[in-house]
Amino acid sequence: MSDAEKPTLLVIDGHSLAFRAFYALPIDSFQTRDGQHTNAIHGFLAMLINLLRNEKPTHIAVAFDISRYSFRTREYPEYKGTRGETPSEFIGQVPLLQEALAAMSIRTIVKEDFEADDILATLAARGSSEGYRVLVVSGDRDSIQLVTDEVTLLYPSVQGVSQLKRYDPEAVLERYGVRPEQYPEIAALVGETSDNLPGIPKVGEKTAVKWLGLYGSLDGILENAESIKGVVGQSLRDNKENAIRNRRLNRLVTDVELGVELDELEARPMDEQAVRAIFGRLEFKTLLDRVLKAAAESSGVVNGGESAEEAPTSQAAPEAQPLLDEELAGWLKRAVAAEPAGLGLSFEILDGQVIGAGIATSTESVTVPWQAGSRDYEPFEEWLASDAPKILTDAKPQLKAARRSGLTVNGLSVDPLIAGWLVRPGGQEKTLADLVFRYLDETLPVPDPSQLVPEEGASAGPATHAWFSLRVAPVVLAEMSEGERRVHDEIEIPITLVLTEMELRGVSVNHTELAELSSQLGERAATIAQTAFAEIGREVNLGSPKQLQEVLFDQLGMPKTRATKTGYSTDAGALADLQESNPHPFLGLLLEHRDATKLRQIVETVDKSIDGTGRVHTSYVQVGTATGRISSNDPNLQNIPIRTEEGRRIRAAFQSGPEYENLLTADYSQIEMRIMAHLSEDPGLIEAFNAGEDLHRFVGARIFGVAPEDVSPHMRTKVKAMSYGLAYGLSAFGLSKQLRIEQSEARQLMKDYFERFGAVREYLRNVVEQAKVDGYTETIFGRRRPFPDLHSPNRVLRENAERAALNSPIQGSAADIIKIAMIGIETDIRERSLASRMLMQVHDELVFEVGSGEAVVLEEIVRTRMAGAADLTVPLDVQVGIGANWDSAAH
DNA sequence: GGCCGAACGTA
DNA sequence: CGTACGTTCGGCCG
Repeated sequence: MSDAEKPTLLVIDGHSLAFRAFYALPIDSFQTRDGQHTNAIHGFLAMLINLLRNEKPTHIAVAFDISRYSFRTREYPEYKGTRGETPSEFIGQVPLLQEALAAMSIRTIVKEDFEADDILATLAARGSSEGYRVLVVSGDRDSIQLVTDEVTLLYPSVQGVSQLKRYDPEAVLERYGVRPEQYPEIAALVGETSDNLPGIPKVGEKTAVKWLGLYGSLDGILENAESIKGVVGQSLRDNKENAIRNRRLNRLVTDVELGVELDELEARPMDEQAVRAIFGRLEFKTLLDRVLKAAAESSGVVNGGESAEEAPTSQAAPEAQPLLDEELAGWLKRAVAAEPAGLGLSFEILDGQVIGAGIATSTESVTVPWQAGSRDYEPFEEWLASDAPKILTDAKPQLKAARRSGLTVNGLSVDPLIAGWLVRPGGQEKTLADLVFRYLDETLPVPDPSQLVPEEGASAGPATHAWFSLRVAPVVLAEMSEGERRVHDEIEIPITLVLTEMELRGVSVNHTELAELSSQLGERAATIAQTAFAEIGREVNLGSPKQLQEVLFDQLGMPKTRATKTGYSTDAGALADLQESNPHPFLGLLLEHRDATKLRQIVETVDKSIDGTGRVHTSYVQVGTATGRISSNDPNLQNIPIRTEEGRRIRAAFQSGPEYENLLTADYSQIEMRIMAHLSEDPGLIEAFNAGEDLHRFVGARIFGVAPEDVSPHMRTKVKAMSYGLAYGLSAFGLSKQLRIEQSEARQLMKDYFERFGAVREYLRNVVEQAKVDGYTETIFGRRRPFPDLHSPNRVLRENAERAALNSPIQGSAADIIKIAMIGIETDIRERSLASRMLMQVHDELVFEVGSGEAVVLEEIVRTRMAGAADLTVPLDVQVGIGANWDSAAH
């Protein structure tokens, strides 16, 4: 009997998987109206439905622990003794899960005095001997011992229960370095903290595997204990009883009397009424659809499999044909005509270069192997360069590869990843597979796991990606408002192309200067550390908050600071407070040390990322923020220091490259306050900006009732903090803390502020009110961000959501504005064929390389496009500077 | 090896 | 008890 013909027995450890799901899913997102938590049930059932669909088991059982006591706790009362109380939110979910399983006609099995693992072991043993293919799903490592040629373990990954890792004997060997049946011997030596089974101290997985290799078995190791040298050998001799006990306890029982025959586990039709009832009670709407769909499918298969051709889920992409030349030209012509909304496209990339592509219509797909220079690909290259609409998921890295390979791509019309982000900007969908799952309710085919070495070409394939991109696009677009669709079409898609170029360009960074700075900072940190150690009479790791706490609160007897989850805070603010109440040289030295090491760390990171041509290429993440901003990583160029002298030396290492005469930097001044003035229509604030005077001076004069020239630096600082804080939902408490003034003074300051600028308060209040009604906030350009927590009964959650909600239209509108400016600038520069080019974006600042003799024209373009990016009731002021490096340009 | 929290850099 | 990020480190192992 071949594997395909064998019946498949699926056995699941209900308790461990439900518990995994409980920790993997946010507890607050899964709650019924009457407050019953359901995250564990939801996670478990979602996983189960996937398994039913993908594995098509013929027989199923779910095993549960009946209590935390078993024959093992009788033998060793401390077993699992370290496990804390079961969280109250988890309690109550198990019986409901069992009810749901019953409605789905899935047998649950419990056995007094045994653990679920033993039930799995028994079923696995019986299944293999009776000719089944067995799939064991468990989150307990002890289950590894069950793996054989017939028994495969599906183990939840750390990300959550929906991702199951397959362990066959080879996979176990690869991961743990031993055969499955040897795993318990490893575990016995190492011990299992979560089960309160101490092992041999100093012996970890590495040592245990080595010993097993040397002596063959645990018995062999114990027999040779005398000949093992060193402290580990002694540790083994002293603690061998632990290993022997652990091995006794982790051996799973394979002959539990279950009172169930395997025949009785055969998959049966679900009780649809019961399923609807229990899923209704759990308020699982999409899950109900999925489970009913899965039920319909499996019954279709049982009834003869005639529906297979149009199976709606895990639908395979149409067989992709490799095409070239005239054939390809003909296909493309037909395809373009058939799909006016665009064709799906996905590039296959190796080492940053294009090696092929997949193109799809809704019914067909083709692959195009590609190499530069061959005339076979002309029709393909022409189509790529044409304005014919193209749908690419996560386009930017693919466009980068295309550019590197000398391909021109025009006509990007939809990036479903971006569309998905616009619909759910805080969402989890980071890949095409995520989108397919959420919006099509299907599973993107994954590379064949049986393939020994997952070769580059063994992925689902570009044709499949192209086809799924094409199909998912309209579903995501349908979820968008008109405003969001405009943001997608007019801002996000064009900015993708701009960011692609910026990333490829990189920025020139002077390695020599960074190396010099790094060594100076290193020396300084070392000197400070030595002085600090002398102060306290011992050496500690100054980078360890834990060790610092010992020094500060135990040794030096300082008063406790703000509590953190792991103790007491040692952050800069807390240290400053301590310095005031308990002055001590150590505190200042610690702060200086932090400063030096932090700067050095940034210097090192940037330095390490300089490429062979002396340039640093960051990656901009277009879908990384909830507000619409772009983020930067590898390395992050949006947090390069500026406030201190040393910090500015880092910026000074960012320079114009050869062939360019300078760097030009342009930033919006007070853009968020200007947006606030526009949105609130506050006459005072609008006047402040139109007066063209220093904003904080103007506002200070109004608040303190003095002439602008009489606003003292002190007053200005307070007003500035107040103004900036406003857009973040700052409280009197926070303001007092930041300015180190009394709360009463802070409250008075806020009162005076709002008396003069009352419309600002009105506006901020209104944003939150409106968001509560709509469920989302919106930027000037229609970008939305949902806020489900505004109605949360949890005060912390609710107030956090309120502050984020009042900030989002402001921060988000600023993000929209600079993106619009960037698109315009890039267009103008290209139109005028300038050598100058845009390199970096830091939220409200842009940095350019100035081509020879182009400073004036570039500045004109930049100013015009930035100031003209939005039509607000106040002007958008742009500051421009030019210099040899990023620091000098900023002055 | 991987995850989390603390800390801290930017706008 | 101020929004939005990314990186690094130490410490720990749901």
